[in-house]
Amino acid sequence: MSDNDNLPAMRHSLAHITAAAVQRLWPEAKFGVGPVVKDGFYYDIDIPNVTISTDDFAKIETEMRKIIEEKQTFERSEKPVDEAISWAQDAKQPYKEELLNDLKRSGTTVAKDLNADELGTIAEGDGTIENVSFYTNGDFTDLCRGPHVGNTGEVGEFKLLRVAGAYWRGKETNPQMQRLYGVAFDTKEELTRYLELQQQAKERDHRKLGKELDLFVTSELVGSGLPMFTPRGTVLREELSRYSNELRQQIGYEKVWIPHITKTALYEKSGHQAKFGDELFLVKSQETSDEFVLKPMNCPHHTRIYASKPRSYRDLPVRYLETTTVYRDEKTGELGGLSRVRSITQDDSHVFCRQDQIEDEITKLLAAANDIYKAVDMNLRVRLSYRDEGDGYLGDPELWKVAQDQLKNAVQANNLEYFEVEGEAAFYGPKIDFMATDALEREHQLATVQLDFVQPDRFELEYVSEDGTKQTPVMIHSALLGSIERFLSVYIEHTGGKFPIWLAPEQLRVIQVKDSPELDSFVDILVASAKENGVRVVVDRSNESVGKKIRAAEVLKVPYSLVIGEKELETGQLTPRVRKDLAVEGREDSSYKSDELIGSIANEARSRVQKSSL
RNA sequence: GCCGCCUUAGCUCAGCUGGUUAGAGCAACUGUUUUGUAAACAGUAGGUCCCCGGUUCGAAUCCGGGAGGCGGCUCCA
Repeated sequence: MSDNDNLPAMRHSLAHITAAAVQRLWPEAKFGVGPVVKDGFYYDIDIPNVTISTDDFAKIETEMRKIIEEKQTFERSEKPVDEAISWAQDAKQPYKEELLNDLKRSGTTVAKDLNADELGTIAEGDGTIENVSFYTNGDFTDLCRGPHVGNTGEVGEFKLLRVAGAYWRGKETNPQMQRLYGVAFDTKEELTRYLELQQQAKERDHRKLGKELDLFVTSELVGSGLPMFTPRGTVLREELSRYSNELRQQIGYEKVWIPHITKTALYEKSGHQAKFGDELFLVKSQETSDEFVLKPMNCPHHTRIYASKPRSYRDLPVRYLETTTVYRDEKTGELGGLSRVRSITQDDSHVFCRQDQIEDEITKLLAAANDIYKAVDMNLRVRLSYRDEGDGYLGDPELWKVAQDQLKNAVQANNLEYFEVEGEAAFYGPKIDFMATDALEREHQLATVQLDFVQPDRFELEYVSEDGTKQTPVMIHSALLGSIERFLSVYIEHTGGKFPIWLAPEQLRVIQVKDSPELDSFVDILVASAKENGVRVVVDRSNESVGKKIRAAEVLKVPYSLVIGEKELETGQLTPRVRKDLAVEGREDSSYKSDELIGSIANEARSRVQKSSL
C-alpha cells in the first residue's frame, strides 16, 4: 500500500528496464507483456534455448542498476499501427507483432473472454486506434502504453523475486514463456518491510507448522494430495466439524451417512458425469460388471435419501448434514499442502424445501456461519452471485428472481457486509460465497451457499402440496467451513498455530518437577480429574530440566502448562502458565485449587472462548 | 497436465569442480543428574545420499526416465 500516485508508473518502468537488461544480456530475447501487479511487476520473456534461473538474477539486477544509474530518459513516441507492425517484424518480436495485429483489428489487445489485468493491456480502445505508443530509453525501445517515469533513475527500490513458467496470453495451448517477477517500492524501508512480511508469512506457512506441531503428514506410498492426520491434527478436524454440526443441528439439520463410492449411473442421472469427467477416480469391481467411482460430491447421494419415501409439504424443509470426504483427481501440478488436495472433507449439507422457505433457510445458515467465523476469529464478508441476461442458466427465470431477492434479504437480515455480482451464478442457481480475512489480511473463499433448481428436477424429487398436486422442491447446498483441509490451511496460518483453547489439540500440560511417590499420586489425581472433565491433558515426567520441559510445551503452543513440585504438593495451590496470546493484559499470575483450575479450563473449552480467564 | 527449481539420518541442514570409512545441530536411546518457569552433562545408535537405468576405473555429485515437494501457468471456487 502506498499513496504515491507515481508507484504504478515506477513499476511499469521497472518492467521495461527488466526487459532492457535482459536484452543486453540475451539479444535474441523475445518479449511478451510486462504489466504492473500487486506490489510489483513482471515481464514475460522467451529466450530461445535459454532458461533463466534465480542464479541469473544477480546478473540481471546488476544490468538493471547500470541502466538506472545512467538515468536514461524515457522518450515516448507514436507510430501508426502498420509501421509498428513492420517495426516488430524488423525487431524480430513475434509476440509484440501479435499484439499489434490485435490492436489493428480490434483496437485492443484484450482478447475477448481473457482478463485484461492478466494480459497486461498495452492499449484499449473502441476499434478506431491509429497510433500506438513506444517508450525508448538508451538503445532499447518497447511497445508500451505507459505511463513511465521521466528517466530510469526515478524508479525507487526493487528486487527480482522469482521466475516461473507462464503461457503466452494465459492460454494452455500457447507457448510457455518465462515470467520474471519483481517487487518495487518507493523506499528501501518499504521494500524491507515487504520482504519481512513475506518472511513472516513463510514462518507461519501451514506446511511448516503442520510438521512442527505434528498435525498432518503425507507419504509417497499413499500419494500426492492425500494428507493423513496425526492424533493432534485429528482433534482439530473433529472439533471444527463438531461445532459446524452442532450449529446446524440446532437449526433442524439431521445427520446422515453415505458410502464413498457409487455406480456411475448416479452421475449420469445428475449430469455431473460430464462436468467432473476426468476428475473422477474410477473404481473397478472384480465381482460384478458394475462401474464405480469415488464420489466427487455428496448431493446426488443425499437426494436418494430424500427420494426414499413420499414427502408432504408439511415435512419440508428436509435438512441433511454430513461431514464426509469426497475425492477429486486434480492435476498433480495443482496440488499443494492442505489447500489443494485430492481427498476433500466437506462439512456438507443439503436442504430440500419449498420456494417460500428459501429465505428463512438461508437466514439461519448465515447466522450459523457468523457464529463459526466468530469462534475462529475471522472477519467475514459475502459475495452474492446472480445470473445475468445470458441464456446458459437452467430453471424458471421467475424462480431465479424470487430466489435472488430472498438471498439478499437473508444477507441483510444478518447484517453481513456484502457485494453483488451479476453473471457469477452457477448455471443451476444463484449463490453466496463467503470471503474470510486472515491475520495477514489475505482474503480466502472458504464456504458457499448455493441454490439448485436443476438437480431436484433431474432426480424427479417431489413433495405433495396442500392442494394434493406434486411439486418439485428447491435444493440448497451449503458448507460452513467448506473443505476442512482447505479451512485448516488458512486457519493454521491465521493463528500461526496458536489455537484457541477449545481447538487446541493439547489444552493442558502437566510438568512434574521430580520423581517421588507423593508427587506421582498428586499428579495422577490431577490428570484423572482433568480427563474426567474432558480436558485434553498430557503429563511430562521425562528426566529433563524444568526449563527444557517448559520449552517443549511452548514450542507446541500448548495453552496452559502447570509445573508441579514440592511447593504445590504442600500448599495445594496451582499457578498455571498461560500462553501469551491468551493472557488478558494486566492480569497477574494467580493460583488456584486444582478443582477450580480444571473446572475453568473445562468451561473455556466448552464455551469456545478466545481468551483465557485465568 | 505444462515450465522451472528442489529431494542427503525422524527434523533442519553442511558436503568445492566425480576420488578413501558421507558430516553437524536438534530429536531418539543409555548412563549420570532429581532438577522450579524457553534448551543439564556424557555416551550410543541411526543413511539404498528419493527410485530405476546409463556414462565412468570410480557417481550423493554427470546424463535419461519415474516418484514426491516447492514456485508459477492453466484449472478449481
